[in-house]
Amino acid sequence: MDDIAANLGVTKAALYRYVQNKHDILFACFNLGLDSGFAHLERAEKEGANGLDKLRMALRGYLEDMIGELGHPSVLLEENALLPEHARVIIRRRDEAEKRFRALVREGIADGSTIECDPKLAIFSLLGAIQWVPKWYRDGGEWSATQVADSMIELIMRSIAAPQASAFVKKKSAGGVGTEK
Amino acid sequence: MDDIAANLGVTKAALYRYVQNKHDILFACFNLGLDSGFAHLERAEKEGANGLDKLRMALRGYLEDMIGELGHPSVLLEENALLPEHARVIIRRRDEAEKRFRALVREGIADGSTIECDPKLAIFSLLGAIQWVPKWYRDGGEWSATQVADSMIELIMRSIAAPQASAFVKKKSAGGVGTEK
DNA sequence: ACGTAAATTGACCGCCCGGTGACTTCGGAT
DNA sequence: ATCCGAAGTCACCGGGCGGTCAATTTACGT
Repeated sequence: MDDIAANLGVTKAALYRYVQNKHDILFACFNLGLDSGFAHLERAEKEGANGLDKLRMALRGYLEDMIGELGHPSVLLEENALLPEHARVIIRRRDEAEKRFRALVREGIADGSTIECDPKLAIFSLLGAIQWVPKWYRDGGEWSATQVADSMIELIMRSIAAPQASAFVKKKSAGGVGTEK
Repeated sequence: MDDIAANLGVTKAALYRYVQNKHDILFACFNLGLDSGFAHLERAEKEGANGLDKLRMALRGYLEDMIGELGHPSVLLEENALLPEHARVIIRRRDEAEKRFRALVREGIADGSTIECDPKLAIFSLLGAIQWVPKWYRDGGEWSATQVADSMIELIMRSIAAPQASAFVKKKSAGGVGTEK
């Protein structure tokens, strides 16, 4: 709390005029992350061409948010730090999001854009790779945010893209991260 | 500390006869995880058939450990909780491990078993997916440890396996996680 | 059976940190 | 100029938790 207040340039007491307690902040952080996920799901479900494309859109949007402002507090992992009442809400929302992600995988399998695989495992893997990004991505580093997003989405989508579709995954990856660094 | 002691069935005071302080435990946890990584790297570098195969062996071993005893304390993420002096050691070891993982990717690109990609990004993605597993894997759940390891390695290796090689990634995935759950 | 050292415990300390309340400062409306 | 509410600060409290110590129990060699 002291650290948060200091980062905001105020005293802890001042901070407490805007939040009730520590748990509320943590709760808000989780919900912010989930909001991002749902927003991109919403858009992708509408605008995507097929299952794979929808999934790619949703994951890409989420990844960009994770790289950007949202990811820096990569607290998104410590759900056991939440109050039980908050945890219930978060878990429910997260399950709902995962369900919709998995539905996109199933849709992709049905329309032939995705290989046959277990949707649950696939989403766990993809989301895992994405959730890991804030741990290593540094803002002024060698890669720009879009470079990372482009290259990473291309790479991880390859794990579930149907063989023929994978050739058309992206318009030949211009401007992405190269082969060697 | 009280919780750890309680889980061991002793008092906190007893626990302190075996560890100096809290930081030592955390430090040991990180080193245990790294030990696993290095052990499997060692083996894979010797026994693997080509770059891709070596990487698969190393990642599979590491993943199995993460699923097993080692992963449950998925504290492996909070490196900022370490003492600065400990953090330096851990970071150095982790960088060394990642360097060797990346070398396998480069070797795979050179021998044609792996697609052209950025080794750093690829390893980040693969390791991210693996490190995420302890968050969702439950021991008595619907999947066995080997099922998850088999299916997941097959899935994530597909993201960097060269097209022709990917057909021979596994002996037709018998006993893995199915398409639907 | 007895002595000794290791293992363990219950009680306790002190500080860190989440949280609060009385007082001050700032800004805008009249 | 004055009033008033919002915003912020300073000093402080209380509990939790990391860590310690004297005293007791256990394990074991002789």
